Order: sequence, then structure tokens, then C-alpha cells
Amino acid sequence: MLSPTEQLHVIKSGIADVVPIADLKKKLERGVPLRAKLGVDPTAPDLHLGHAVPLRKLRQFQDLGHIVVLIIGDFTALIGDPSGRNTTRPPLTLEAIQANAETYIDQAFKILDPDKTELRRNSEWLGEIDFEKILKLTSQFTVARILERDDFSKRYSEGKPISLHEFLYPVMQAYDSVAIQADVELGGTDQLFNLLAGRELMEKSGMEPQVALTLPLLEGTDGVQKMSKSYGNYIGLTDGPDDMFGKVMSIPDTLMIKYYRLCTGLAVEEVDALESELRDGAVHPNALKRRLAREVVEAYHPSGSGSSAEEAFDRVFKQHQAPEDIAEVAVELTDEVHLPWLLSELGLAASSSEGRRLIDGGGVKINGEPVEPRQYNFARAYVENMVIQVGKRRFARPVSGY
RNA sequence: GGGGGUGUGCCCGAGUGGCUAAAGGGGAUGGGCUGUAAACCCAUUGGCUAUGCCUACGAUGGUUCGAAUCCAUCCGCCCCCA
Repeated sequence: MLSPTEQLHVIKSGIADVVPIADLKKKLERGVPLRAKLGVDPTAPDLHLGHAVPLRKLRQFQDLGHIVVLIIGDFTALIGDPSGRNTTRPPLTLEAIQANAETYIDQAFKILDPDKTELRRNSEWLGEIDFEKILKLTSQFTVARILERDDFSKRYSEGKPISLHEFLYPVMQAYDSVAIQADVELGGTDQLFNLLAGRELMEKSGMEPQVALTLPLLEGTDGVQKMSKSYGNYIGLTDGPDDMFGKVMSIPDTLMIKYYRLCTGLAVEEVDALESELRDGAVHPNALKRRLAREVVEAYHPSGSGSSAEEAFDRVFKQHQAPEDIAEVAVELTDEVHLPWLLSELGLAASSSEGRRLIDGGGVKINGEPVEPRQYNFARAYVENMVIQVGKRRFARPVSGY
């Protein structure tokens, strides 16, 4: 086992904050495996790299010999965490929660070590709580204290509605920590309030309070907004290797090290070394990003998939050739084919008007041959089974639908 | 419960009767440059086999030769007072 100081170095890599750091040190020095908690809301069925960030950190805890307690917030999902939102979240149905939870667990164990993971659902203890207990719990917190939370105070001062039940979210999350006797709880920076609420409640329950460890939000491929499906800047955990590779390559350079720290399983010292090489100019940023992309791909796909994704990438973007497997799309072709229509059928354009614009903008190629602006109609033989390309990265091959 | 305000394209935001498919910005997409990075330059950004037609300025109805712009009702959101 590493010394407490060494452990601390690993734990601190890439994180936003630990409060209080002294408590964490103290806990580590005892040499007893810690219980590291992460509560997840089974609200989103599609997981992306951003969701994986805390899981990676948990994995580090496991590798250091600690225990991970992964709590599926099946009960709390009934409320919907208002974190980072300025509106009330709609509660989910039980079925949706169940399905999302399954997906989540599936993905999570691609990263976590199952032998060192305690998987719990918070309906275990929250489901049977009675009203008297709720009153006792809620009496531990004051309205003023709850209103300190950023999004609450903001919504309150902006006159946006806050439903009373939303106040209970931090209370329930805090109670989770009591129930499983957490030593450390992880969460995004937007979770700090909830994490500290847990700390407070534990203390009031006569337990040793947990340490709050916050992780930065991961920016998406645009490098600005946090990764999220609704911004369209996400890298999905179930994305194919080629796709995943390409998406990682498109992140801004400035995010590379952050991605290394938060999205790969690379040892902390190694990332430290890469960071200084990058700073000294000892390594070309492009080479570093390629390695990052390979690492990320290999984390979610079979070994070897990283380099084959890289080859596919070079084929398309360096040698400007069509990728090896192009999506074949069945369409019903007539003898004369209207290309704008075809582009929208193939999913390469949102509408045939957009297809027309793409053609006029010089962004469409058939078998590598650019299509002249204002040229819209082609003989069937000219397009059928051919490689239709839009921009640099979108390809499709129309095949007969019969 | 009372008074006031506001609702425009993916988002923000001009527009107060015709010249408005709707200024400007952001974002996005395509092209150039490149390392599919950043920065920068150019173009496009409602639909439609298309020098035209259709649909659009919260919803419905009305006034008018003509409405995002005027009127009525409704819906949503916000502010102030109680």
C-alpha cells in the first residue's frame, strides 16, 4: 500500500477540491480502507465521458485499496436533483429509473472493480422512512442554510419557482451518507452543497463526518460547455471506436491534460510527465492527442481498437480517403436521382433544402469527386452504391431498397 | 386577490401597417488555412425536384387591398402590491 502522502497525490490529481483536506489525510493515515461514496441519479439513459469522471476517481480509490459504495439513487430520482438547473426537474417513472439504472451499472463496471464495489440502492433505506423520521431529519437543517445553495438562492431571487420537495433532495442525499457510513463522497463541483450537507448530518448524528471531494465539470468537444447530450458535444461511452477517436481528436489542446487526468486510466505520475513534456514542447500536441484518443477508445473497447481507430482516422483525414466501412442506407432510387433529396434520405442533411445548400457550398462529393454547385440531378448509376460524402467526415452509401 | 409588463427564427435580440423569410450578434454547418486543436478569412443558416410556390413572429379569430406590427379572446412567463 502506498503511503498516505503518495495516496493523497493520486487522489488530488485532476480534482477540483477536497474539504477539508486535513480530514482526508487523517483518515488515510489510519490505514483502514475508506468507504468512498458516489450517488448517481439514474435519470439519463445515455452515459458519456463526463459521467465517467467520478467513476475513474473511484477506481483510483479502489486501486489504492479502498472500498467504493456506489449508490443508485432510485428513490431520489423520484424527486429529481435540481443541481445546476434553473427549473424543476420532472420526476421519472419507476420503469424508466429501473432501465436507466441497469445501463448505468453496466457502464460503471467497465471502470470499477466489482470486487471492491458495494452496490446499493437508496430505496433500501429511504423507501421505508416514515413521516416522523422525515421531520427529525429536516429539523436538522434551516431554511436559510438550504437557501445558501447557489441554484436555490438564484432561483429564489429571480422569482423562479422552487417546489418544497426540492429542499429535501440534499437532506436525502445526506442521509445516504449516514446510512452507508461514508468516509469520502465524490461529486461534481455543483454538488458541493449536497456533499457538505452530508458532512453536517453525519456530524449531527454523532458520526465521523465524511470528506467532500469535488471534481471539475468536464467540457465537451467544443471545449466550452460542459459535456452534455443537449449541447451535442458529448463523447458517449457506447460510441463506436472510430467515432470516439475522432471526437477526442477534436477537443481543444488546452483540455488534453484534463482529459488525460479525468478520462483515462493512466497513472498519475505518467500524466504529470506528459504535462511537463507538453509544456516544454518536448512532444507535439498532435502526438499527445492521438495517444489520448487511443487511451480513451481502449478504455471502452477491446484492446487494439485504439490503434485501428487511429488508422481509420488517418485514412479519412490524412489521406482523404473514404473510411472502410461506410454506412449503407437502403433507399428507393428512381432512374434520375435528385441529390438534395438523396442527402436527406441518407441522413447526411437535415432536409433537402439543406442538401441543396451543401451542394452549392461545395461540401458534397460523390466517390471523391466534388459536385458542382447547382447540379442536383444525377443518373441512378452515378450514385447507386457510390460513396456519398458531406464535409470531411460524413459518408454514406445508398443501396437499392428492394 | 389587485396592478403592470412580456412572448420574434437553434439561442439572444431589432423591428410598431407594405421595400420582412424578418437587421445585428451568438451558435451550428460548409469552404480556405491547419494538427479534424486554437486563431483567422469566406459562405450558408424555414420547407419544397425551386428564377417560383408554401409555411412562419405564443394560440385562435377579426380589421385591412396588405399584419410580426392594429383589435378581441385565450395560453405561457415575469415584476410590483396584498
